[in-house]
Amino acid sequence: MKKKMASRFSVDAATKTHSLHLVHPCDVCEVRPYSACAALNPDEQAHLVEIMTTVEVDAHQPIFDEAERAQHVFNVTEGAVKIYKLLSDGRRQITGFLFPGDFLGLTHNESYAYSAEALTHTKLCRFPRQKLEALLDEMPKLEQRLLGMASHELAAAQDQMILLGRKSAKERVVSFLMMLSNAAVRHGRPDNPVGLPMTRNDMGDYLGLSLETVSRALTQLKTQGLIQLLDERRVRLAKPEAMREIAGGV
Amino acid sequence: MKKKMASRFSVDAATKTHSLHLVHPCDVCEVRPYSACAALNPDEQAHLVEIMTTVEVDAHQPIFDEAERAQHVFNVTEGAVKIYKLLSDGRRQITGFLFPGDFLGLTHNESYAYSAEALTHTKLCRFPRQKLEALLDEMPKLEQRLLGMASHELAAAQDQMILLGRKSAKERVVSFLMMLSNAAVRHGRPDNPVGLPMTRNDMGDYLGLSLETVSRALTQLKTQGLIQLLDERRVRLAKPEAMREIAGGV
DNA sequence: CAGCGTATTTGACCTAGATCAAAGTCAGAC
DNA sequence: GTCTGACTTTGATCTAGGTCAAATACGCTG
Repeated sequence: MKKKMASRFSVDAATKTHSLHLVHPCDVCEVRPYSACAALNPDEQAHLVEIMTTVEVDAHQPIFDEAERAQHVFNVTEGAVKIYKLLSDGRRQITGFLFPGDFLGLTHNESYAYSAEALTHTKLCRFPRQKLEALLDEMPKLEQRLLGMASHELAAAQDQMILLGRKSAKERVVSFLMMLSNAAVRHGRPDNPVGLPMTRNDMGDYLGLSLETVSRALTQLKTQGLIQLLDERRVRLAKPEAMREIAGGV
Repeated sequence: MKKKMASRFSVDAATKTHSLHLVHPCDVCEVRPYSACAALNPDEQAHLVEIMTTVEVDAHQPIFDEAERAQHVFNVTEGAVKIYKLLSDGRRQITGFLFPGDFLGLTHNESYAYSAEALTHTKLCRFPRQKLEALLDEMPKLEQRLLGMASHELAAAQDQMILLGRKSAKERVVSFLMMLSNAAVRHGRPDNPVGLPMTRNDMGDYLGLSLETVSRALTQLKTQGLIQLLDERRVRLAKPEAMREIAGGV
């Protein structure tokens, strides 16, 4: 019985046959220092590789759906991902944008806590959840690292709550640009100009705004000389200090 | 050098002298099955008790401040707590209401991620952070439990994001009442009628609304016969099914 | 390079909820 | 019991941002 997933992912078979020289993808993984894998010694890493598959997803393709049984955990290695929740009438809240080094799919329930979709062509490491959980028992360091990441995400979630609950449209857009830039630094990517791999609509669904309001805020920032829109998908932060001020103290 | 904290907390000295019969407070702790402590065997629990102090805080008194060095982790055993973040101009977002069994103060930074204040007279178990972290290394079960709790909180944070980003005022208030009721069930407290230990202003700061809008939504729900306000601090959910519908699918 | 579908910008208008203001209510202090 | 201050409700107005609509702009595909 083949899974439907086969149609969604292109699986890199080579990964599974890291034969002869014991060269495996982690050795050349560019995001390892930024991901949970950094906590592992070579031996532990080898255990992880044994249960891992690398998969690729085209832009705008789903990675998993909220309703689905949560059978895998993923680690982004290339590309960008959005995770989101839907209300029954279609209203959408994007709860995060993920970049190389970020984990997704961790849950303590039967199903995922959100849906995930690739923004650009994306590569991920995929781990069967059950096997990973079994490994976790033997690797307290990995578990500690995951707790650390969860704690960091929790703090980020609270920043997002104050943004959604109490910030003006302009403050939200500025905070968003600063956040993208900070995330880029943290992941060792260029942070200025900063890339915008998502649409205005996605930004709106992340910031609790309409796409028109996002667009208006961006042109206003451009007019004020705080940013330059190099092209539709690339913003230069001209006055980061002034922007940090506007972002509003958080 | 005495800490300033001494003025804030009333510390129950008896806790530290659980002498003769090795009776310690956990044995009679009513919230243990609902807290992280449930993961522990008696021996592990004893280790935890050794580093623990019980403290009491009066209603409307601070427990810790966001800017403070995070030296303790707390577990609520009685009462109710609000945690919140402030923008520099005073706008406030309450990011959570905590009840017996809930942890607060976990962070991976120098300082706390939020401020915490008692809503009612509150009792807490207090653990020195460093000592707790040392114990964590020896108690993988506790660490797993904390990861599970963090993962649960993360899911709750995402529900809060969709509430703040995409729900109407009425949907927010209904969602809030349902959430309080669900939390009461989870913690083994009466869930209908449900207690409201916080003010309308607090509710507004949690839901991203003004206190007036919260009040209007409540009277509208009352008029529609969905709820009854027994007194200012106690709501009966008259039609939970209809309310679950309004809450909007999440 | 022409045509097309999608994303973005900009404009005009509208509405949910904020803000301002004024009565009630209630609980604790004396 | 009644005074007082904090909380809540209700009303009247205002506005930030949503919605609807139209005009560009931008890749792609053939």
